[in-house]
Amino acid sequence: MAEELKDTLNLPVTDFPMRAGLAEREPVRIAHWERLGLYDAIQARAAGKPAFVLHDGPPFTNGDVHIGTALNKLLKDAILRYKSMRGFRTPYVPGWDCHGLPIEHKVMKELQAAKQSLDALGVRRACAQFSAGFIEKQRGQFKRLGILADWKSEYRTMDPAYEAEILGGFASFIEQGLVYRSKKPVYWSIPCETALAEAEIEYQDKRSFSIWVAFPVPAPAAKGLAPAHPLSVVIWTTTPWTLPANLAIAVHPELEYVEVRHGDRSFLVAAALRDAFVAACGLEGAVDGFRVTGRALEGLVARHPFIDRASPVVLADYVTTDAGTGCVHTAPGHGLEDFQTGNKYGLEPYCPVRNDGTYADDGRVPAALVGVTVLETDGKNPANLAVLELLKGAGALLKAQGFNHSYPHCWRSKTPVIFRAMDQWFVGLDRGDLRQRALKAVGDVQWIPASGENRIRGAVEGRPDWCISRQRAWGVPIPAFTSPSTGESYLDAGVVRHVARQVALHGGDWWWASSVETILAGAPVPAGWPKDLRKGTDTLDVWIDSGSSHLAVCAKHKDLHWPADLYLEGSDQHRGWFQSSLWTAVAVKGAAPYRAVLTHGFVVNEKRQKISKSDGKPQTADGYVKKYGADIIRLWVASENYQSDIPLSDAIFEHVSNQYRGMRNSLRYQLGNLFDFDAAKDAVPVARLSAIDRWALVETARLVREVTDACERNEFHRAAAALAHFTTGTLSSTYHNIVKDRLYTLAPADPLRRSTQTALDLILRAYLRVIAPFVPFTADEAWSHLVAKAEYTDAASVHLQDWPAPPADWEDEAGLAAHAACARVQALAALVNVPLEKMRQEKKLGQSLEAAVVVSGDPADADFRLLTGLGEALAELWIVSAVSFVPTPGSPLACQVDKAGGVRCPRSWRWVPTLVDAGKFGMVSPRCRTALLAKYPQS
RNA sequence: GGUCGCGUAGCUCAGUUGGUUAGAGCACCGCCUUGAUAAGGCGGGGGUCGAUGGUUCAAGUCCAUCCGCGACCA
Repeated sequence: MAEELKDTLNLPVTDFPMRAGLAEREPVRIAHWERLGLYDAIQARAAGKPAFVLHDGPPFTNGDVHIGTALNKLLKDAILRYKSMRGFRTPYVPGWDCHGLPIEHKVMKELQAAKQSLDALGVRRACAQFSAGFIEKQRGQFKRLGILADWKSEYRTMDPAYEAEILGGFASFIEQGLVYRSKKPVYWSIPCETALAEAEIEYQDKRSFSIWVAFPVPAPAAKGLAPAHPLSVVIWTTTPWTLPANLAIAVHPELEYVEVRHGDRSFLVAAALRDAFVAACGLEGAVDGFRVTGRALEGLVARHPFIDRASPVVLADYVTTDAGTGCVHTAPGHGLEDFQTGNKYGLEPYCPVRNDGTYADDGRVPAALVGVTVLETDGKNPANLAVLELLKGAGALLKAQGFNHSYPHCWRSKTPVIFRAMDQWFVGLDRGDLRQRALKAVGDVQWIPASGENRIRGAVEGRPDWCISRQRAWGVPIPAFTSPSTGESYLDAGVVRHVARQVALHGGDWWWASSVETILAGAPVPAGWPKDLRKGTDTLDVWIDSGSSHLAVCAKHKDLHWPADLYLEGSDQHRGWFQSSLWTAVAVKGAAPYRAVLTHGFVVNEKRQKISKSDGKPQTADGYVKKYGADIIRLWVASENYQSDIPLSDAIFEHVSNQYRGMRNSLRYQLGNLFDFDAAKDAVPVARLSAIDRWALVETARLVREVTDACERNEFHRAAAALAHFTTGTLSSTYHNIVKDRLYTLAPADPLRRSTQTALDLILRAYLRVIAPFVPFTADEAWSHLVAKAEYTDAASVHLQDWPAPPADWEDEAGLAAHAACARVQALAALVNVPLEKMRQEKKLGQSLEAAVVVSGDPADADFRLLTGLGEALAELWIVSAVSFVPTPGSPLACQVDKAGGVRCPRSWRWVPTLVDAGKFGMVSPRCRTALLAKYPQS
């Protein structure tokens, strides 16, 4: 009997499964999209529309897709899907960064392990293969995340055409006189045997020696100084190994220096640091002697403590009294400031350290040091120890102690880098007003968040000349030549352009494979070049590679335009790609390559620490996809405020999964309750919808506005929060809960039921479109069930829909009035729910339908009038069986909750005064009998 | 050390131009439901809004200092 009555209800019907099974089912939908050509269909739909060009920063092709890289690509994908639905053409050409040290490093290791050794060309081919392998892997992993892109047009920095563009840009640099060759200190990685770019440096804490060293002054009288004892200038340094390259001592011209007498020696230090010096070196009982300003010391000649060489005193403004002695050990071959000071005083950038980090036998380095390495291993630095021995032997070491500081390290080998002068190619950033033009271009760009402008500005202002040569094989060749007889270097824009044309045809390997004669055949060789040329072996800094992408991609691809509308990368790229792209764009095109730049923070773990790519435990996107599915990761990306750190942990994914389940369940409810609804035949005009349905439409309109607003501001976490609130609060616990009774128990075509179905249909169509950019798999699946009652359909995709724009009549006067009334009733529901819950705890009743409510209040009270005005409809909104009203002038609004009287209808479960006979269905409530008669006219 | 950002319930976050007893979701506890059911509903506990001063009739919200965390830079 009961079962029979249950069968007379209009229970939801849908094949849309409650369990998502994302990890297993998403790949099937990807295949479905590929079969449909979804990316092309989206582009075709927007043909003729204005383009929104998001230019993809190329990920490095040396491993699986990291969760941070996934986050970046997913943000891009969500933005593009949104923009596309908003009516923009959204061509998206993804790219790959192929060249560079990390790949060469790995390949060399593999070759070593296989006991193979290859020439440069062989190494290059192995690297190309390595890179290509990871492009395949990463592309698959990106597709698995649901990234839509023009994969067949993807760019690779190792493609011949791309390499030719790099060289074309480089030729333009040369033409403008920006490129020069100089011996200059650069960051040098000893294990990698190459110069490093700033972006390849990371700072780590390191324990070094800090030492005080006396440089004897044989003839102080020459500068009018009259020390009490033999005089020494005292320097302080944390890099003892650079002492063999000491050529001078710098003092500040404005600082005061003082003679410190102790025992039978006199020391010269800055007066401000005198006490610190005495304390550090344990010179108890020291007495001060003469005082002198730094300027007067210029030209005073000190002697190197263990090499027979003068070390003159020079002046420099950067000398401070923060630490040390105010007398700065100066080695022009080992520091940028030292180098600049050396330039001023005609000192050579002397660097006795070879590529492998060992001291050279150049006739000047003491025999005890030749061949000793300056590379620190396990905290032991052989060169430092050897230098300390020499200093002790010379009686020059006043004090040595440990010193903790943050020190630059090579990002690959994790070893401390050294500053080392060597011949390199540079881009002169102050030549041709380049820096000023770059700064001006920065001002023309919209930086999101605005603080990004300061970061790039700081980077551009402070950046020293760009060292662009690398002593590596895996990169774009620098088409320079040297004359073995003179050592002179030759670089010419015309020749570079010629090489670029050949590289476009044959690839970069052509440079390595060809003889100088072949290379120069047909090239416009400048008249002054000698005959005995040898080709250079350096390659270009990879930041030139990726920094040329706007030239090779945006300016070339027919669907795109230059400048790009948006660059979107992690905030570390202010120093990296945003900057390198800016320099190349300003130099070649005279303007910034982007109209706007959006940055995001880094993925951090539960302890708020950065999850780094080069850390031991790789956090691959694939690992999370397999565990949770792409839509969960995408929902996580959308939920987090990416402008600061983005926390990630299993607990957070659990949370996101819960939210997703709620979303999915609401979709299932709506789809299930639309099983017998055909909008064309059954829809009720908005003006005639019931109050609660109008309330829901107003809520939906507000949701759409909120999400749209958040998306326009790129604040997706606000959109996600609004969606979550709407899903659980507006839909599940309120609307769906209230409307269940009418959907299930009324006759199928009852106007009230059709009213709610109309609203559900409208809400679902809007809801699915606003979630589509964030959970494209689920939105597409539900859309298919909605429009085709099938898991897949070739006819339609939510991703080919316009962004929703709720019609004005949803929020007309009547709609807003209904909304206000329902909202107030919801706010007052606690008056019923609290006593009702108390009775429930006392086991006096179970479901709220077992309750009857008596509302009392002052007839003049606005709330009381609102509730009485609703009459019978109030029972539905509060989900109780009956509501009655007792006007009590002067009393506040109150609700008396009692167990409902009468009998329970076995069909609707509502309590009514009496049941009526419904023939073969037995005794039911009058309303149920009406429904049954309508649904089964025969009986 | 410098610059910037952050610090609100166990977790993720809202808190508009300073203004009623600081909110939401999830998690937790209790109850209900078993006709959204590997679902749903109701109720509840839980926060001295990083700390300390200050401005104000009134401060999570403004100012100062400090502490902690992070990023970038040196």
